[in-house]
Amino acid sequence: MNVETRMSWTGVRDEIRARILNRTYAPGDKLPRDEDIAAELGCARTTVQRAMQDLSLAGLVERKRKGGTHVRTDPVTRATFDIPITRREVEQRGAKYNYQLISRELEETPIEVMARFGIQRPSRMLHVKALHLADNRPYILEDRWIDTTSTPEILSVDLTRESANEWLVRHKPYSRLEVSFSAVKAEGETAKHLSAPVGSALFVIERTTWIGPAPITTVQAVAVPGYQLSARN
Amino acid sequence: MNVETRMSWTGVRDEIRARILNRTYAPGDKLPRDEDIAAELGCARTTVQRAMQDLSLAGLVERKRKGGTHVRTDPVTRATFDIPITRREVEQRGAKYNYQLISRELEETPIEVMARFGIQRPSRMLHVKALHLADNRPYILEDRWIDTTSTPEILSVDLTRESANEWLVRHKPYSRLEVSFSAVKAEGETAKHLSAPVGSALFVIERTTWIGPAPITTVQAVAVPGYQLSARN
DNA sequence: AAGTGGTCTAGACCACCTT
DNA sequence: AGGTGGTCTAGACCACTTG
Repeated sequence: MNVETRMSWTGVRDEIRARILNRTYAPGDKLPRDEDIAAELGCARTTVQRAMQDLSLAGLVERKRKGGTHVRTDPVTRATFDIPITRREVEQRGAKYNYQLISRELEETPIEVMARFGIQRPSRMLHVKALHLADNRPYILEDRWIDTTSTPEILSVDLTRESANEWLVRHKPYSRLEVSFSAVKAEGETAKHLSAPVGSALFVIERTTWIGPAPITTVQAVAVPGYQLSARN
Repeated sequence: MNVETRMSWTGVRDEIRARILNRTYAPGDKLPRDEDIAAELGCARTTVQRAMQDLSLAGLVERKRKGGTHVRTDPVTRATFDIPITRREVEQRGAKYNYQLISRELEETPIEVMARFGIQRPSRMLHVKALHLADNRPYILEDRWIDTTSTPEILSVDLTRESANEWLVRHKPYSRLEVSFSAVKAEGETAKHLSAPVGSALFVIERTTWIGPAPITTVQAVAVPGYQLSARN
């Protein structure tokens, strides 16, 4: 270590991370107390604390009061994904974005949607199907349910012009979010709308939001064959 | 606001987040300077700074020196996933974990694997196929390439007893990671190994790691039909 | 009971960006 | 050139957990 070099908290973090990588601190090992590391690196304990907090969040170390800091034995692989607004995703790929409303109907909540929201009783929901296109080719098909109790304004939105996706993002903040990924087989209507061969494998993003305890919306976004979602660096 | 209440930085974060949700600060709005918020909430600027850093990381606000802090107009949906060690994932579901080595061969790097690693020239790699089982039923099929230059030790590991997955996690730290998700159709060998109907849709996790500039391993983990990956809260 | 991490504070200086 | 966020420091006290 170059003691002359001023260490920012990110610098301290990188130094500790490097030591974990090169086995100076091996998996399971107990690290020195923050104060000792601070003394060694010539910075304040606060700075070490900030660095450690980051490493802990990243799943590299585990910290316990009195117990000290330990290198995790089975480091968790933790990856963060940005789930983009479809329009922006398309435009960022340099393609022309288009949008088509397929259907829009008021319906009573079906059971599987109630399950996603975790509610016991059905209510009136707006059921919207829409297609997002990139360069005039199908890109993502969304099947969305919007709770008209928490979000009555949606009933007066012209969904032929603006996608529910964007309207909600701009006007309806949420307090809780669940996201999951899966794969489904292209069949029937889905295959037709996406112009995908029947039987091809499609990537699905499912997203559900609440405001407080109240459901807002749940959507299944089915992507065209070949779609791939990558973690942010 | 109860001025008497002591605000931790998480408390400040939650208060600001609440104000964004209830439109006290609407999308696009400029927030007061950290110092003013600190004065209002009765805490030090450092505390506000810590809170804001977190909100910024979460994608809720955008901060610029001199420019101030703004509520993001299109808040990014950001979700973090833990990609588990398969054994632990299975065991956490209360199932019995088993593992079978399918094949293990030294081969020259094929082009698509070179592309994943971002390398120009082939080298000798260990190509491993293995099956993870839950309650004796196929669960995840992995197709893995391990660079024998960066990781020669792998050649003396008994992969019939220990999965490459676990050995690598325990013995080989990485400095860079790429993760992506996609969907593939069950066909040929893959369908057979997973006992999945030909044509069903399978969820795929692709993971590639490096140590410095050197490739370590890349793996395609194909899950059984119905597999779903959820974000951590 | 004592050790270690978690957080707060007040002040200082730096770095970046807008004007 | 000036304003605002970014970070550091030293010291203090708190809170959890373990021996």
